[in-house]
Amino acid sequence: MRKSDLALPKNKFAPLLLKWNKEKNNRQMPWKGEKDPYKIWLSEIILQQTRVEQGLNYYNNFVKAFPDIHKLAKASDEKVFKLWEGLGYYTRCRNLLATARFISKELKGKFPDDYEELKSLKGIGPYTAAAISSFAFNLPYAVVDGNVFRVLARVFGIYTATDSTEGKKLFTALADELLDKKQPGLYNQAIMDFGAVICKPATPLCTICIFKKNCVAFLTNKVNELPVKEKKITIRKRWFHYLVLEYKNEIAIQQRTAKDIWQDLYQFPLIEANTELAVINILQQATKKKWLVKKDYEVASVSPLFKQQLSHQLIAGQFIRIQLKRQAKDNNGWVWVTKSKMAKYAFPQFINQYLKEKRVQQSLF
DNA sequence: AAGACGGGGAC
DNA sequence: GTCCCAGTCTT
Repeated sequence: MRKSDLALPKNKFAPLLLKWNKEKNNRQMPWKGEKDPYKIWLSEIILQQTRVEQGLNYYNNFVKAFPDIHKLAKASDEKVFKLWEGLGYYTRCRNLLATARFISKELKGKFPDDYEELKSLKGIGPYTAAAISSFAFNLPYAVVDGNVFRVLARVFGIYTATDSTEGKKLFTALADELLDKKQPGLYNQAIMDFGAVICKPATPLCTICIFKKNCVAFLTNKVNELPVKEKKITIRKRWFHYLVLEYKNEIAIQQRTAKDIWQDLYQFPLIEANTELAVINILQQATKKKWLVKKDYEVASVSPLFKQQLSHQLIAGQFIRIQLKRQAKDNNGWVWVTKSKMAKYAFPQFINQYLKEKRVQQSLF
C-alpha cells in the first residue's frame, strides 16, 4: 500500500475538521467570534509567535486602555510600550502604533477590508492579513501559522521544511485548497484550535484524533518527526554591565535606539562586552567615557550576576549602583528621572528582574 | 535565502 | 538544556 492510498481525500478534510469543531471544540478566547477588525487585528499582533495564555492579559489590558483605534492612535509611545512591556518582539509594538495612527488619520478610522491592502500595513504579513480578512470580512484566505504547518504536515505526511521558501509556498497552496470558502472564518479558527488542542507539538492526542484513520504521520509512526524545520538557531552570548547612576533622588536612563534587541525600550547606561568584566574594569571604562569623574562618585552596591535565556541570545550581566556627588555634565542621551517616575518607562525583563529584587530588598525605585 | 527579533511554558 | 509559540521585517 502506498502513502497515497492512505492519505485523506482533500475534500474530506474541512468537513471532518468542522465536525470536530462543532461537537468537541470548547476552546474559549475573548476575541473568538469578534467582528470588530480593530480588536481582531490587536489580538493577532499580540499573538504573533506568542502563546495564547501569554497574550491573554495583554489583549484585555489593551482593549480596556484603548477601546477603539483612535484611542490607541492618540496614546503616547511611552504609555503603549509600557503596556507591551514583557511581551517581547517590541517591533510589533512600534508597528502597532504606526498602523493605528495611519488608519486613524489617513483612513479616517476605517479598517481596510482587502487582503492586499491589509498586507501593506506595517506589522501585517500573510498570516495576519488572512486572519483579519477571514474573521472580520469573511474573505476566503487560509491562515498558515505554526498550527497549520503542523496539522497539514502530519495529516498529509509532508516532509518539505516549513521554514523554506518552497515549504511556505507548498503549505500555503494546500491550505488554500483545503479551506472551506463558504465559511473561512470558522474554518480558520477551527484548524488553529485543532492544532493547539489535539495536534499539539509535543504529545499530541492521536488516539482521540478525528484523522487517525488517515493521518500519514500517525499511520507510519512519524508524528514526532513532523513538521520538518531546517534552520537551527545559534546562540550568541552577551555581557551587559549596567551602571545605575543616582544623583539625589534621580536615576539616569536612556532609550535603546539601535537596530538590536529591545529597541525602543529603556535601560541604564550600559557597557557591553563579549566577556564578563571586573567591576574595576567597568569603572575604568565609564571614567574614560566621562560618565564618571574620579572622586565624584561612590559605589553603593554591586548586584549578583543575572542571566536571561532568549531564543537566540544568552544575556548575562550585573548592575553597579553608583551614587554621584555631582551630576555629569554631558547628558550622553540620558534622561534623569525620579525613582517614582521609573514605573512609566518600559524596560527589558532582564532589567525588571533586577528592579524587582531591589524593590523587595530595599524598597528602592 | 538567511538572520534578527523576546519571553515563557512544556518536556 | 531544547523546542515552540495565531510571524514579520531587513539584509
